[in-house]
Amino acid sequence: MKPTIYDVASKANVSIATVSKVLNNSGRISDETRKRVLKVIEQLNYQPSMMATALTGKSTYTIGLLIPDMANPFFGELARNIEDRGHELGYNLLICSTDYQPAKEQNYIELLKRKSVDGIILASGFEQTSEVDKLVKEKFPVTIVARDFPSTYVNSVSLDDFQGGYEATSYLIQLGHRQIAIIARDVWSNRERMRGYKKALEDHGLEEYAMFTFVEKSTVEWGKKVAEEYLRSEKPPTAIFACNDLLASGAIQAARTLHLHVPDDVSIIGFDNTIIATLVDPQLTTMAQPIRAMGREVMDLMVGEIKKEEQSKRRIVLSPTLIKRGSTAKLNK
Amino acid sequence: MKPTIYDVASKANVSIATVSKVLNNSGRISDETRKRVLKVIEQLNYQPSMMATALTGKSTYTIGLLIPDMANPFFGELARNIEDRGHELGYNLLICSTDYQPAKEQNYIELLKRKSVDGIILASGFEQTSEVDKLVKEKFPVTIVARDFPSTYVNSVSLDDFQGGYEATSYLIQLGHRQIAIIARDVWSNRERMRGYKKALEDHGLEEYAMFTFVEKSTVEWGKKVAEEYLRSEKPPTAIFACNDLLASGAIQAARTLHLHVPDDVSIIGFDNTIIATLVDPQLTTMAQPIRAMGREVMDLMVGEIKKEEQSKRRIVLSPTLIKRGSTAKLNK
DNA sequence: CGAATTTGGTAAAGCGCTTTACTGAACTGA
DNA sequence: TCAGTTCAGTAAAGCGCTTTACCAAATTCG
Repeated sequence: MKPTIYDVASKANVSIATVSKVLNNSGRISDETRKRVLKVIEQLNYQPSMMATALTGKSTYTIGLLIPDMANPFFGELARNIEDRGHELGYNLLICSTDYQPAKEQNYIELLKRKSVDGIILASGFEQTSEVDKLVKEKFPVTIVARDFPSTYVNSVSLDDFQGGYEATSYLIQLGHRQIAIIARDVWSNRERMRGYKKALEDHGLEEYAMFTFVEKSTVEWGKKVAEEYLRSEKPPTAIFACNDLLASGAIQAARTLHLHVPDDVSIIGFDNTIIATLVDPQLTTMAQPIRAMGREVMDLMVGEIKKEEQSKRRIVLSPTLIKRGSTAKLNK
Repeated sequence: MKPTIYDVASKANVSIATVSKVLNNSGRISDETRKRVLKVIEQLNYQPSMMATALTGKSTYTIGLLIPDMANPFFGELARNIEDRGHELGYNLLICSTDYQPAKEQNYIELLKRKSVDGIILASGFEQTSEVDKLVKEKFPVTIVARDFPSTYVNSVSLDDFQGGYEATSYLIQLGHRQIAIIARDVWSNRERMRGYKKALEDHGLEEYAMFTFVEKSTVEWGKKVAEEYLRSEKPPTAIFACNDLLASGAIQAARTLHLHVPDDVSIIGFDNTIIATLVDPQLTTMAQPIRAMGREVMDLMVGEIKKEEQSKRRIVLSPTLIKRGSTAKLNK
């Protein structure tokens, strides 16, 4: 079977305490003994069990990541960047997809705690703050990403979604558009983007587009469905702001179905700047999220909290960047 | 702090053994005591620590997943499906991205073992079988997915890549193409697909396309780069078989750059049928992998092996399906 | 040269749980 | 009525590690 610390100890003719000290570079050990123990460890290919170590109060070096859906390119990329930074710092990820279901979120949090993760990164929907508050109250390390929690005293790194919505919309306005529709899902980030959208319209003395329905899921299909409704209506929009690239792709498909040209007949702007944005034709003008930076920052905050290096909480808010590509153009009437 | 089994025991006036029995539904407990204990558990919101449980020889209900890159849509989707089935069966995933680097693969395997995962699912490259053989030898539960290991006695679920390559190529031939190029990466699955490609050509008395270079990574950029080289050559291919959808998307972009129309000037066929295939324009004709089935099957095999329900190993080989979309057409000369 | 200190190492408790063996009380039945 | 069963529950060992005392031998110093 797998060798234990006892095997090492007896083969090296020392006590397990000594082996433990060699392992952790603690206490006093003569150079000679240290080498002997190290050699035996090598020979047996001994690897201390993290379970046992964790049971004595040490870290598991495992962090839980709650994410809506890792098959969604945005979250896949985000998870990947979080993982990479974690790897650099010696941590692994236990990833759980929640599908935005509060029940799943709740269950997973309990589960992750039972599995003694060192901390939890929340990239999920979390419409209520109660679960998060609970974690914070019991001093369990939590960090939030891609979702701001203004109300709670917790580490977070998020995007300025409001600004993103504002800029995206402003850009469309600047291109001459007056009838600007929005496609969004009823989740926090999208609502913020929508708030930005409304503010931009208001600031320019424009009216919100008459039609609006939330999509139920952030998928191409839903984007297509809703965009089609908009475009088939009596007064179709000349521009559509889709709250993510998937929805924007759907909007492009809708336009194509209706034999409308993008961007000449209708401009479409997306959000996220995932790989998708460069794949579709025309390529998507989109508000880019700094996914890599977000991943790294959130992991850094998490580890800082775990190691208690940083007592005070921080809220890091990153800015989106407008990436101009082919899906938007000046209004030609 | 977190309540332990001792807290429950003392509050319920029983021994920890009794609590343990209530928890595991083992041994004899009177209904009265059981209820009392259960009530205390509820009150304290007690959750047994999986670390401690695992230390006594029980499962951790955690499975390691080694995958090249979860930001790659194919692997993202695969991971998601594996996770879903795992969730149904009570398992979580510790996911590690290896970037096809053998060193990372090796390290992660050691790490996962130290973390006492119940088993490891390998979706990674693994050009050498040695690490896998080692796991098998020490009876550590391993299952391989999306990668066949004909030589080793191990559970696996894979795609018939050879057949996929053969069918994709045959389809192009059937459409009248004679100059068929291939874009592939030097990894096992791609080599198999290439073998199918060659066999199909041979069976139809056709010659392999004169040019060929492996891409270094399976990215849009590489697909574009290589496709451009092919299409710019003196005798450009009339059809390109790209070994995955990302590469195929790159090929479409290359064609567009050269003002060639897809599919009229050049037909392009992909592989995987990820979300990407429906996003690009024209939509990709592609060999679909049954990603969902693969995810479920591999998790089932894994759990079967962990629970020792199934002694004998199985190799499950699934068939790809040709999905005809807009990126391929009859050769018009 | 003897007391104080340093050095190198060990014994044992404890982390939170499972499980085996055991016990005393209540219940059988001839 | 009393030995034999069943029942309900407990004590204690053990899983693989860390850590706190603690100790004997070697070294230092006044």
